[in-house]
Amino acid sequence: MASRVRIEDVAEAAGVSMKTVSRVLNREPNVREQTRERVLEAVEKLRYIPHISARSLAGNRSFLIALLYNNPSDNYLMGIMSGVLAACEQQQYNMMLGPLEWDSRRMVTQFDELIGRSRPDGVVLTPPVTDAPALLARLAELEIPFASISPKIRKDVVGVGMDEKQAAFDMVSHLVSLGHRRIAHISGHPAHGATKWRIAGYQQGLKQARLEYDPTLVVPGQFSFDSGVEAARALLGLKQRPTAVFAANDDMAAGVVAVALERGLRVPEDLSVGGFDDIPLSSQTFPPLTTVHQPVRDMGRLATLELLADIQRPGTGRMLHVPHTLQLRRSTGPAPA
Amino acid sequence: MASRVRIEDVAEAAGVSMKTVSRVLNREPNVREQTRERVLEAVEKLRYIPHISARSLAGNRSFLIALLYNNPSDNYLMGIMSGVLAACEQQQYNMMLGPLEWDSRRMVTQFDELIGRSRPDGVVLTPPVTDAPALLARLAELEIPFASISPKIRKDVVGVGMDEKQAAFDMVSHLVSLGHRRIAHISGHPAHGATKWRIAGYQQGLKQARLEYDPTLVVPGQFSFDSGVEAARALLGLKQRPTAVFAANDDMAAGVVAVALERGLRVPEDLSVGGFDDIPLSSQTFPPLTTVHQPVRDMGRLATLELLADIQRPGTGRMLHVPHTLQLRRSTGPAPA
DNA sequence: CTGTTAGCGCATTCAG
DNA sequence: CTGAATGCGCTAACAG
Repeated sequence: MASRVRIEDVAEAAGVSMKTVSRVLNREPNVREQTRERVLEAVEKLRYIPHISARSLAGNRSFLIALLYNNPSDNYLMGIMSGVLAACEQQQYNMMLGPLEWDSRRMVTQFDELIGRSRPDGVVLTPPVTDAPALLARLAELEIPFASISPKIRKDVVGVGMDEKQAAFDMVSHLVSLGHRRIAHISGHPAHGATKWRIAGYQQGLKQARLEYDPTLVVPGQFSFDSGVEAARALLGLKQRPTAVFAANDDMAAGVVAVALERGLRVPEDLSVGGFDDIPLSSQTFPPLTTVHQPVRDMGRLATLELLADIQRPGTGRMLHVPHTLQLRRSTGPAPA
Repeated sequence: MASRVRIEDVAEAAGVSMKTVSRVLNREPNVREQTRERVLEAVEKLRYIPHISARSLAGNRSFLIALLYNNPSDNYLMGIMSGVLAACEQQQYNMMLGPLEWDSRRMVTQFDELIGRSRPDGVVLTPPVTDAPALLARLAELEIPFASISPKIRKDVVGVGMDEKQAAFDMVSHLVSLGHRRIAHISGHPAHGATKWRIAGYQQGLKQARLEYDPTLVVPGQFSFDSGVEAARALLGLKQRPTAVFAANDDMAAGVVAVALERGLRVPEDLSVGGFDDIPLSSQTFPPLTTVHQPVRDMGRLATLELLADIQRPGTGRMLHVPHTLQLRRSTGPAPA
């Protein structure tokens, strides 16, 4: 078995008491630098690794962060997860997963079970659960610290977000600069905070270019490939077809491309298509998609770091903002003459 | 705070000793059915939830299963993960993640750290780490129970696998039935156990159809989109072009489609393309891919169930086999005249 | 079939 | 700045 070494052994080896070792390990004050070093040496030599269950039990905390999600995009989630894991590892925390159903009653039930069983010290919320009122209420009730990723409202919340509106604006500006004047938008799932920001950015982009806002060019989607297909059918069936479509995520953009190709339209010669998220698919279809790249892994990592800070010193956690970049690929091109 | 209720409170409420409650909760024998029910009632009424850290500490087990991986496919992983989670939940276990680097020295180091910190009671191995000799050796050395998903060698191993060879054979037979006679294969990453099985199935498929095996039609890939692109370039550059390509996974198949479309070839009219895995991408490109579907979530779930059985009663875990299905979509069609 | 007694390995009082 | 005692909530032996 791994490490039968206990804190007691380390204490003996270093010629100090258990408590002193504990102090050093937990970075508590009141340890002379010299003893501190002796202890660390002993730890090193004996290859001591603290027993996490014992720490939890005695210290009344679990060293566990739960990642809550209800998100159809595997790639997005894996990115976030990878970041959360990295942050946890760095601080000797563990991560656990909390897949939640979307129905708000069941969501809360599942959440309660998760909390009951594993008692995480804090949770990271990913969209769309970030904005689920019932969950947020329960979190407040239980006084569980949390960090939100891309929440709809960012005031007084710890977490990380991106300037969604600006990103959408950038995409539209890009299309405008290519000469497009009939630019459609397929919006996202209405429950996602991002959806309204992306619409706002779209509108602002039009305004900036002095293009008239045409409601028939804005079709609601659900962030799924199928909803993109459906929206594209509507859009491409219009008497006055758009020459460019900005979809609120890549899955829907892929749906648009599929419909276009199926109808014999060339992308981007006949139709330009822009997406959002930069999922792997974007670079693995023909043509590869122009999209907005967000640093997903960093978002997971930073949100977790802020959460951990807030757990360790309440009130310390902040709302961070990360930069986006417009990833130009081949699905967008000059507007047809 | 959630549940300040302790086992002691339950014992008192039920009029029995702590130990009896413990027995009931752990499904140990030697409890009269009647007392058993009294205890369960008390548990229910008090909404008692055992404290996992205390259980771990006292019982010298962590109720933790680690999922080890080094796999580029987010979708595959999320599927497996979802299954592992489901199995864990059902048995009151928790899951943790162990992303590993591929370099065998670092892999083992990372593994050791993971084990040291969280002391899982067992681990689930996903390809390609399933077949990493250094890791397997360490696992044996530490005597940690494990389950393997799709390992290269299945004898005397607990886990779950699929008949990869048969699946590849089925795909080739499908292409043959469409009239194809020049069928190429892009093989997978050489370290994956599946790779050789899929090649074997491909060869057997040709043999069955009395088609000559032509080594120039077999190009090595890496399971990545880019390697698929590269292989496709080679294949489509041949003087005697194949009319069908069977790629060992969907990412590479997507690469083949992209190259074909780029060159103005129609899929499937000019070139049929078959994949493997049935990732979401397969149904989200144009044209949607004909591929082999494997029940990934079930594989994760079953492997974990077998692992848990083996942990609870050593020697009980088995190697299970799950069925595959050929998912026919539009990337395959009759061979051109 | 059931209860009692001791720890599991650590952090947390509170003294020095 | 450091140490000795106490208990976190549960299970494992051993009694009965």
